[in-house]
Amino acid sequence: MPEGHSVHRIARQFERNFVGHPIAVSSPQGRFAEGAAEIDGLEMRRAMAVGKQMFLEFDGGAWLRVHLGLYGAWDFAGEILVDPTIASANGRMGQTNQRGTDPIYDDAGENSLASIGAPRRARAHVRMSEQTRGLSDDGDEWPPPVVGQVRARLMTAVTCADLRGPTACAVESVEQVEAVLDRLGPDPLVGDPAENEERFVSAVRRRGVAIGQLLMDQSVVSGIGNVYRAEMLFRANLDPHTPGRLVPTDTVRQLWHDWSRLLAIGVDTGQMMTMDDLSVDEWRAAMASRDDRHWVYHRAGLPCRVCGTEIVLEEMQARKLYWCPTCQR
DNA sequence: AAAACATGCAAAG
DNA sequence: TTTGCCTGTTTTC
Repeated sequence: MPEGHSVHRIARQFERNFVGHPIAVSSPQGRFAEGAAEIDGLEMRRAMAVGKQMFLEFDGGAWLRVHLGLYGAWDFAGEILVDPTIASANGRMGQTNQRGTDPIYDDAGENSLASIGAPRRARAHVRMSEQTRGLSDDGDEWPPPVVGQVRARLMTAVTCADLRGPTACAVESVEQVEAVLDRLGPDPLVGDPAENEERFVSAVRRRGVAIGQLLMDQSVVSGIGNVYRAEMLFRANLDPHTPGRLVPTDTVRQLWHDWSRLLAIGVDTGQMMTMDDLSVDEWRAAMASRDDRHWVYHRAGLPCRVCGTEIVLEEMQARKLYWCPTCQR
């Protein structure tokens, strides 16, 4: 579900609330019992995100690798440092997020862009997924009751993180982690920027595969998913079927810089803001009038926001691809 | 109330 | 190539 920005935000939660503490690791569901036993009680050293993969390092050199896949999610509870962009979700602590959407759009008081600032520590329950992000007040019990299928539970003395429905959750050696990292393309937030850009450019220019497929290929570039793909191609006025080697180098570099920018915005705000070129007023109006906040994603059959042409929906590699045949060529 | 669907990936066949 | 993940939201009956 989450694209790269969410995973970076989750890693940040672990950095703030778990790194430097001994962690009680268990698997209420049982499917991670063996792995949990390997790292139970060890101190967490480091939390790191690369694309959609997250890595947690423990004393002794073992790593926990997690990939959320389509509908995995982390729930944080207890006394955790709450990111203001999350805290603003409900306006006030102790309310459930009624809309289940990202409330930064709300005009009410503290629910504004201005609320982005330093995190604060609070007793809270935070769900880190795209659909539901917000606080609830039903987290008074300690430890929190296990709800549903909890694959892994990580606890310090005062904080708890529950993992549900991941595609991958495994304890791995340094070598195994390096093997995973080796097949991942560059992530704008990891490593040397210039080197990352060159890796991306050569990976794209080398291939005859459609750019729409290459952007989703995690060995070409890390962290881009179906939403960012569609939006980036539109922002670049690029036909998704253009073979990588036929995309002008300048355009490939533009794609890289656009991804770097969108990812940074996503990590800061917790949202996939791909219409950042709009003025704040335009953007608020767009958000308020309909539920869609994108140029083309999820807009099949609707008129293109720029030229009015119907947005096309097609299947590419078993994923839905949205694009404007007039603007993108 | 029930069914369909989703911002992905890995493992199984 | 197909299935599992087994959640949360949206759409349909």
